[in-house]
Amino acid sequence: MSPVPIMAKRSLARPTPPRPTNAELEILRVLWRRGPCTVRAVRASFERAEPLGYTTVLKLLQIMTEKGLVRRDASLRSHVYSAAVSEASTQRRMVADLVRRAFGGSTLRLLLHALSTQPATPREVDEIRRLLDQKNGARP
Amino acid sequence: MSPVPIMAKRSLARPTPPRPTNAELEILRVLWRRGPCTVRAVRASFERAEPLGYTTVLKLLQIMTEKGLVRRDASLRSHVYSAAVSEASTQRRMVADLVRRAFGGSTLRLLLHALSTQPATPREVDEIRRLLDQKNGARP
DNA sequence: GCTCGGCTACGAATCCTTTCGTACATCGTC
DNA sequence: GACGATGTACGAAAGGATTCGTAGCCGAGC
Repeated sequence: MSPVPIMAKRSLARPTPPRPTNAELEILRVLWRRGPCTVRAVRASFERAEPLGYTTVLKLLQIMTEKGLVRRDASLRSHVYSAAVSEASTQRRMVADLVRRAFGGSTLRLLLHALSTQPATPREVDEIRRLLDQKNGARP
Repeated sequence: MSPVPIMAKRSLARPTPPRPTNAELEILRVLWRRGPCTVRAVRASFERAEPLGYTTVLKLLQIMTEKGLVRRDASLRSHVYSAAVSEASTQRRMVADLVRRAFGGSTLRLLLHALSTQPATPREVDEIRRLLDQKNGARP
């Protein structure tokens, strides 16, 4: 017998929701920015040349509910959806994933890469320095 | 008539290869690390509990050839594959993609996020500081 | 009461990714 | 020259993501 209970791919009781897909992330970004929304409101907040069909957004939200990415309040006729995962934790997961897949697990290499390829204003550089100071004490 | 010529999803002449999928990235990592390889060599370099079947790796490399991610030297009986995209450019694309999808296009926010969530040794912090100095002149 | 508009549920089509099985070619060896 | 080992090519199956069409439910207004 398996020591770990086999869990359905999509279940309501999921310890940690899976990494959101592209479309799911797009929806989460709306919910993070605007708070709880109906399907209609989510759809209206999309910025796409070709907006998605109403039932497409609905279906996505239904799937995301099953995955535990959003929560649904069905007490009203128009169900209200809200994000069940925080933006910060999602970002953390996605960054960790990228680091593992593309940088051999070294966050430092990701940092150096991002620093070297992206233009940064002096203000931004200062902000980074401040964070470094805070993190590791003042420079000698 | 369409002003832009319709291009097949996978073609030999592709201006910029697409973002590699997970399995493709795993293969690219082998090719970046070890240089040109046969199918057999790529397969032997995988670190997986369950190694992939030989024809699985072959198929992936064939698809990647069509996508322009690898190049194939078919002059020998055992074809030799080499990466057609550099590690740095692939990392750049993947970072840009993550920044766009998860951080609203702000690389700074990715940086701050990575810095705040990841432990860094003093040596690493120094390395980052050095890069900042180099980038924006010495701190006042 | 009946209908219309808006809403949900559900099934299905399409496309991509990953994985392999099978068929066929080729090289070296006896 | 036949045979096994090693290769490639190709088709296909399974699973997931994305998109939408259709059917059915329900409340508001005539």
